[in-house]
Amino acid sequence: MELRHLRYFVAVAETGSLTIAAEQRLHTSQPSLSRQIRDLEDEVRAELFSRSARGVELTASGKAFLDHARLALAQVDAATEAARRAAQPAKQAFALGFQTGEEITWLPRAMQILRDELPDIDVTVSSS
Amino acid sequence: MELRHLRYFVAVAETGSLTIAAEQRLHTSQPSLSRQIRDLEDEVRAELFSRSARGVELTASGKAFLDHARLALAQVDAATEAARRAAQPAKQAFALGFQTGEEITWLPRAMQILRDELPDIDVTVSSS
DNA sequence: TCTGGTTACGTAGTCCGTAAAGATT
DNA sequence: AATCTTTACGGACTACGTAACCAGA
Repeated sequence: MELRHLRYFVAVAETGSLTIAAEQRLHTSQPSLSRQIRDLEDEVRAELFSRSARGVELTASGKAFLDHARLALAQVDAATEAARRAAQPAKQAFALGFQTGEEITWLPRAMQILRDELPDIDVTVSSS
Repeated sequence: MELRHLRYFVAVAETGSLTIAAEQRLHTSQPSLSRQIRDLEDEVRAELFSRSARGVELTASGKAFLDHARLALAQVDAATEAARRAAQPAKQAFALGFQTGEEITWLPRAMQILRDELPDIDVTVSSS
């Protein structure tokens, strides 16, 4: 499993369509995306989407995976930001929390805003 | 950036040596590992290690990156576990916390133990 | 001079895009 | 019949391994 799989998965989950996610968000071909999602499901050993002629829909496993996948991607961004900021000694740390099960689409954006507004603070993620 | 970069980085950070990490932990060649670490540093735009004739040592940026990288990898594991467990409805959720700056080498192992002992509980990570 | 990291280069694995097929409404 | 996903296949990118080179103690 690579971060590419997580990025692809989140895009498909948010659009509900392989075609739309591939063309409008990932700028890749739809068959390639289909294969990557299948590979991810094989590795996780769980069906993450249920397919239909109208698109794809998250399964219970997919919903569970989505929350963690978003957190993982946010954590990677946090890693990069923290490393870049470490040159200038950070003054304070700040943790952004959320409740499992809630919609956390806003989380990456919230982290971005906080970092822009408070460049000296080390903003990280916290699940509970 | 891909998860491979994070896995490689953590292995090098923990062994303090490209050679040992490559041969004993990653089972890859040392030059290939050197290149991947360099690529990671290029993408993060920060020096993560200081090289010497005795091995490599984490810089301040590297230390900051390490905590977040471990968290991200743990979160990916949590994603897989949560997806697999979602077939059987989870009963309770449990968050494992830590303090930034402390050593969190134990965290992945602690999560594994808790999951083995409490298979019905959804164990996640929490930084603060 | 020995240990450890870097550079060079050819190979192989795999990700991607195009084309065709399958399935469901 | 139209829409969306899957399968098939050829090309291109890149990660890997081997070999040679470089630097510090």
